[in-house]
Amino acid sequence: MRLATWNVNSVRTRLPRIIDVLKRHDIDVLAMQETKCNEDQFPRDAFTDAGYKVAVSGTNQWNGVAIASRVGLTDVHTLPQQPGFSKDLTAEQPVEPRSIAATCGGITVMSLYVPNGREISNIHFTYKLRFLDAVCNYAATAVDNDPELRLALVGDWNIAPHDTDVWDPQFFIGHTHVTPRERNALTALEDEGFTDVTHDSGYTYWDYTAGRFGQNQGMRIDMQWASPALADNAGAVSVDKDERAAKGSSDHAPLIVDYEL
DNA sequence: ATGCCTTCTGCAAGAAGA
Repeated sequence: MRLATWNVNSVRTRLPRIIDVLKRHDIDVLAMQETKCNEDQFPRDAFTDAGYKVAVSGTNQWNGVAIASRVGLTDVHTLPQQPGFSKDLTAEQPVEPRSIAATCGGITVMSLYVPNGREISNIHFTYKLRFLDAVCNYAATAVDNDPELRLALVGDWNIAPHDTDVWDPQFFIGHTHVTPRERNALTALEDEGFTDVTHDSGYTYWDYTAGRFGQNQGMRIDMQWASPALADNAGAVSVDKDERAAKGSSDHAPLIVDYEL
């Protein structure tokens, strides 16, 4: 089964490109992040016409996640115990649309858009760490209940696991995405037996500004993490850099993995 | 060392991204 994850940076703006990527790469399941629309605005028909079922979570112009599958889509759910967030600590803390999961072709796929964190001193950063805790708890509980579960946690993690995953480690000193606390959250997933099957993918994101893509100044922040029962089935991994190079692209590239089931 | 881009909302410029 061919599973791709892609922060599309607006599903409506990117729609023709997304449908083209599905066809060009013969993708079975696509996990999307930053769809940037509510559920009524989501262009379901275009996916249906292309032969895919969709599961969608979105509330407004921010965040938003979805899964498109042509190999079945059942047991749709979101991340349990997902923390909420508001800039105003005294206000209600709404749970944002940053997770959606479904069983597709024998794999439970969860599409994740991990909070950015903004700055280390910002409360968004502690929100990010709490969100990652919830992901780890979900992963641990899921494989504890069923060690044979094929679970793929995929998406935009907003963490570069190693210094080799950013174009210039010096540039990021004092910033989010590279701190030990963020990286430890991924180590905790490893401790639960999960594997980053995309660890050798190369960069998946290049900032729109400063001509970063042309200079290959990117980051590896999109990943596919596989449960113990799934990791050995992971095969070829690729990043569609041509898609990132195209006019009108997202700032993230599709990250594609073949699983032999 | 952000706002050099890009998106959204909504009509101007601010929020957000990493």
